[in-house]
Amino acid sequence: MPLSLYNTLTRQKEEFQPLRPPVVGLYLCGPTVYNEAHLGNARGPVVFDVLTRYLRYLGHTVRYVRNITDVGHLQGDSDNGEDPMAKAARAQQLEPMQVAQFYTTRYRQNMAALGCLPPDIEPQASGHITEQIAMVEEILANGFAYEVNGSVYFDVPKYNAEYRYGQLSNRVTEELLAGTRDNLAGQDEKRSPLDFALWKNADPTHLMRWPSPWGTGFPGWHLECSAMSRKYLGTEFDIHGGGLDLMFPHHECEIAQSQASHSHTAEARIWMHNNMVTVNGAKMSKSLGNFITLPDLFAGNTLTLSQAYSPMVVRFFLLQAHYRSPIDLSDDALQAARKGYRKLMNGLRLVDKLTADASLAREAAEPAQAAPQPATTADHASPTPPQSASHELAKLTADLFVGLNDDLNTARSIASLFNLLRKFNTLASTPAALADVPAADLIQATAAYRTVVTDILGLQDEPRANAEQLLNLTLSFYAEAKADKAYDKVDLIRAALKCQGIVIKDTKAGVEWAYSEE
RNA sequence: GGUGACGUGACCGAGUGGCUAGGUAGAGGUCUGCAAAACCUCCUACGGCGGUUCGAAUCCGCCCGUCACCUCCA
Repeated sequence: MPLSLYNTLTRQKEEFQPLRPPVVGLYLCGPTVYNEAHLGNARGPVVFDVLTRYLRYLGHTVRYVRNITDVGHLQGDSDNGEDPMAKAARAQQLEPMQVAQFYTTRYRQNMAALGCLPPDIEPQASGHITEQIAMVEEILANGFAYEVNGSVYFDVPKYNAEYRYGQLSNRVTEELLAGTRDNLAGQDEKRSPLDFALWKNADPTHLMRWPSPWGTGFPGWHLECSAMSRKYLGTEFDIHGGGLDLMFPHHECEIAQSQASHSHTAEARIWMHNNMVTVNGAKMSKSLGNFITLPDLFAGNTLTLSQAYSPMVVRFFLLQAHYRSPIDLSDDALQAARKGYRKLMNGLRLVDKLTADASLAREAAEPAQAAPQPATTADHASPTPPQSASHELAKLTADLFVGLNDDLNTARSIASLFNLLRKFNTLASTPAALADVPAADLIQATAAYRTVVTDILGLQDEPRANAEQLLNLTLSFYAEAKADKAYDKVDLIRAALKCQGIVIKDTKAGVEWAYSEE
């Protein structure tokens, strides 16, 4: 069964076919770096990290682009709204780029902690002013934009007459007009309230500004993604991702810009939108103030949660729901996620053991069994013919990918992992049943488990044991053995620790340890 | 007001008209020096009212409730 993905543009699941095999272009709207990322901000990156990992597993060469928005944009098209980056910079007496750099670094750390592979290209909006200006010029040349007082606006009604504005979010311009507020400042420059800024004239107090053909200013909010995705992925690429809240107006405007420029495409073939993280049913957001930053979540600095939750637990929590469903945050849900996560991790160790045992068994069996056993066909006498266990394993293994292929349903895939793990546990505790499973089949199943857990879902073991304490425990056994003159044990412990690069030192004060200097 | 989602057992959360989702919690059991893990069994739910169908959590209608977007937002 091939991979199918839900395309917001067509409102249906579509079988995934790369535009230019084997390369797959993937663009994800990245963060605006003026504050700490919260849990809601993490969902998209985690989801699209899994998508990237899975596409690579399937053999595609993914070029994953995730931008950094470090250009100050006004809030909305209003002049009284303040550029958040400039605001943060003023408040902290910093150069705006210092603020951007600081939070960019933090963002990367948080994403790495969550097990997200770094994007292949992480373009910064501030580094692509030239490309953005060029795109504005194209749109102007094509007649879909106009200049007023050093600002350039996208002419939505004109564009709508030729293309269709609202094709992604299923909106109609007349209805949008009916719902438009007309009391916003700066609206007088626009011919239509629906028009949006491609380039904004900057007053001298604005901290982030660049020269342009229309005077000093800064690019419109939607422009960078259109310009940078085109630069690195081409005029039409495979997948564009982002949060559901970006569908309108951000992605809608991106499409309009790309259509109206020299691209003349909807930018991406497939538009994918992840749903929101909610708290008590309400969306986690900056404006509502109900957000929990990732560092606070990892450290347990929250009022609503009873304790800290590690990055991998959080990742598992996010993947336990399908990406298009909202996921509600609660202490109970995180507790449950943590136990489930640890169960999967224990499974990883069991899988290693089973694999090792099976490999030994296969080596032992191979010389003896030169001729393979003939397959018993529909054996009526035996209720559990030998190949039934293999067959069951094969089905459970195939199930892992059924969920992933169905619009990246990680929830289903995780359920399948638990089913497979139960089988492993049963086999591990029932030697007779284990003996019935051909080693090759078992190895295949364990490899699939490991691959899905670590390579595709990106879940890594987080060691919780304290190495120093474990070492001290070992040293106490050492001291005990030494007191008992049980020198065979003493030598054993010494040798084992030496393998770890640690030497035991018997001093007058007691037993101590040091790193081996060899 | 417009657009689009969603309401599943104690909690979280999948569900392609008929076939056990899964995790967590709870109860009982197996195993066990203790404990844990694991395994087995149980608790078998789909907002309400109608309709279509041999059969609906799944399709249709109405109602109730919740949410998101329409303003920066993942």
